[in-house]
Amino acid sequence: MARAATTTDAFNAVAEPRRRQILDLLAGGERPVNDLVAALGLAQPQVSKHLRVLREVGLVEVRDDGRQRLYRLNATPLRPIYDWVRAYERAWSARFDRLDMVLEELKQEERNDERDGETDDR
Amino acid sequence: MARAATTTDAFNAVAEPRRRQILDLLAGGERPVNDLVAALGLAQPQVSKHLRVLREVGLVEVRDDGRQRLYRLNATPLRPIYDWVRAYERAWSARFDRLDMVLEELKQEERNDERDGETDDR
DNA sequence: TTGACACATGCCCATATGGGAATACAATCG
DNA sequence: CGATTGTATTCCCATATGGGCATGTGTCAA
Repeated sequence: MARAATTTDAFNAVAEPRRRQILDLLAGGERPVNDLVAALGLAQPQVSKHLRVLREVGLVEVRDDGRQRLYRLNATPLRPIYDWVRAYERAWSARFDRLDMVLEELKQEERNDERDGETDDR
Repeated sequence: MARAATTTDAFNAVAEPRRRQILDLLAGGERPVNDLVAALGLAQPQVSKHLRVLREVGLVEVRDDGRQRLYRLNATPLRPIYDWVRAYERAWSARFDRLDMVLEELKQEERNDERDGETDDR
């Protein structure tokens, strides 16, 4: 199997920076494609393609207006992402854990130094 | 250009469900690879590969313990994701917007019905 | 009708994925 | 030492990406 399609879910769709930018722009309100093209400095076809992906995961919705197509944001599919990351909020703000980790690392380094001289992973 | 590497940033790394699972498991504490292999029901090499990606974006850290390698979570790189999605929190909880959208859609459908009979996009 | 404008799609290509399978490496055991 | 256990790396492959570019489609104007 290859990598999951970008249209699989919001996680995949939003992994692409340009698509995040598009959503950010749409957060300001409904916009026609050309507006986005101008704002993104991307070629029109690519923008349309990104919009397609976003549409397929439900992150944007379209509305016809004359010869324009007005895209609007629908943030709902972002919820799973939010819910998932939010659970980690404590983890990165927890400096206590950090302390434990530092202590363990020191202990580990000592042990390595006893055996050999410097391992330097990564 | 092809799709951005999974190791580009946390957004890309975390787009893969298995990697999210791994992080979820590590949230419970440090674990050796085989533990994860068992928990995930995946082959060991694939787990190691996923761990590599996570390591490269800084989401996990390793520590040698005898012949095992203990992986631990480092949630910090998740922050950008959190910060980005959080901005949309209001968007999906805002039912007012919904109302506007529904109204506009109705208006639009009427207009379409006048012109032709049913377009049914998507 | 023709033409211009706003978008969407199709095609080509380099790239990297994630899984499977085999193998390399490291540390410990006997 | 050789054997075994715990992980990492390599190779193979089907798949889909995202950008560039050309073209199709729909709408409005003259």
